[in-house]
Amino acid sequence: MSDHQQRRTSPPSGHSGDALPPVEQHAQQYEAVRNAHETELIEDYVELIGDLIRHRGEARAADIANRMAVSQATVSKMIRRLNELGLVTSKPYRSLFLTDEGQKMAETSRARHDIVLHFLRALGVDDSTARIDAEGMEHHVSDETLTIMQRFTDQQQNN
Amino acid sequence: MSDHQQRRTSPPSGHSGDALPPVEQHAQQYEAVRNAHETELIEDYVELIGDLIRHRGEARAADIANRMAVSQATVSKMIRRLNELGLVTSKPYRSLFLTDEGQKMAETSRARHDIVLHFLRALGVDDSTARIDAEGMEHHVSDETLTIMQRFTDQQQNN
DNA sequence: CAAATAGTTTAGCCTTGGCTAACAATTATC
DNA sequence: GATAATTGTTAGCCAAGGCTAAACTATTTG
Repeated sequence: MSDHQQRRTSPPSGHSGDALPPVEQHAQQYEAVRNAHETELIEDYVELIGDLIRHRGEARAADIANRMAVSQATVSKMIRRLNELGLVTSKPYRSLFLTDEGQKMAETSRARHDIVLHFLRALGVDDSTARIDAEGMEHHVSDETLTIMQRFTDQQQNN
Repeated sequence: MSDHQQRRTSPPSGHSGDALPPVEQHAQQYEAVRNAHETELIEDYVELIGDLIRHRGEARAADIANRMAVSQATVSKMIRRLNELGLVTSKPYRSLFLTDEGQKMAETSRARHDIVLHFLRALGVDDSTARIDAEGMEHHVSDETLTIMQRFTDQQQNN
């Protein structure tokens, strides 16, 4: 047990980032992270495919492999998964297309990515650092926080 | 190849979050995320163990399992890994201790976590959302950004 | 148009981080 | 102090996401 008769020192509610959160809340935090991880890679692929199509007219496995610094075999396997998930359509040895659902995911992802990236730059983070941080952070930022980031960036713009 | 004769539309350097970054930079972003993922879980465990010891006097596998919402078997297996990595010491059926290295990691992690959490709150994010976001974000925030976040939080405090 | 090169897929391997079920040790309770 | 309850470990399963090597398809080029 040992996780029950705590309450000793616990302040009524105003934990200052110091006390441990109640078990349920704590568990929820970790679960949220695990869930994010499940979709993260998928979203990255879909987002990248969307970007390649927008900027290049087409998305080929080799490009994805290069840009992700991953083997072509890995990409090929992943594309099969994306296919099964109904996010892309692909004919063997041909370039890729996003389904409607994939398209939607790509847009959402890109929007989120951009908000985070612009926010970091508005905060004063160096461009290349901002890019790296944004790539990692984007999947862990809630809608609520996203809204606040957007607002912040807008305010910085017209000051 | 198809990733060579691009340059067509690419603006000299001032990509507005719009153009694709050059391949090498893009690859680096994804690599950074993958690297972060490798250490992420380890850090979470170590950080939690540290917190449990600080707040409870001891860290037991059952507590970790509860707080992470994960089976005891998973925790047990993970502890073996942490042992191998020289981060914790443990005798079977006894509670856990951090090695010096583990201690250091726990402190670094917690400091980072706190900076992100306080920053989000200073930004205006609701406490429980901030906790969830912080848990996910902390491993993807560079030192540079961390410094800026810290500064921002401090400024908010005395306004 | 045949051969070389580039791109894609498949097969098979590895590690991580989950899980359940069964068993072992410790601690609590009567 | 024997038994029940809790806690910890082990074994064995699974899926995800990497990899290399080999086979296959498409495209380019001599």
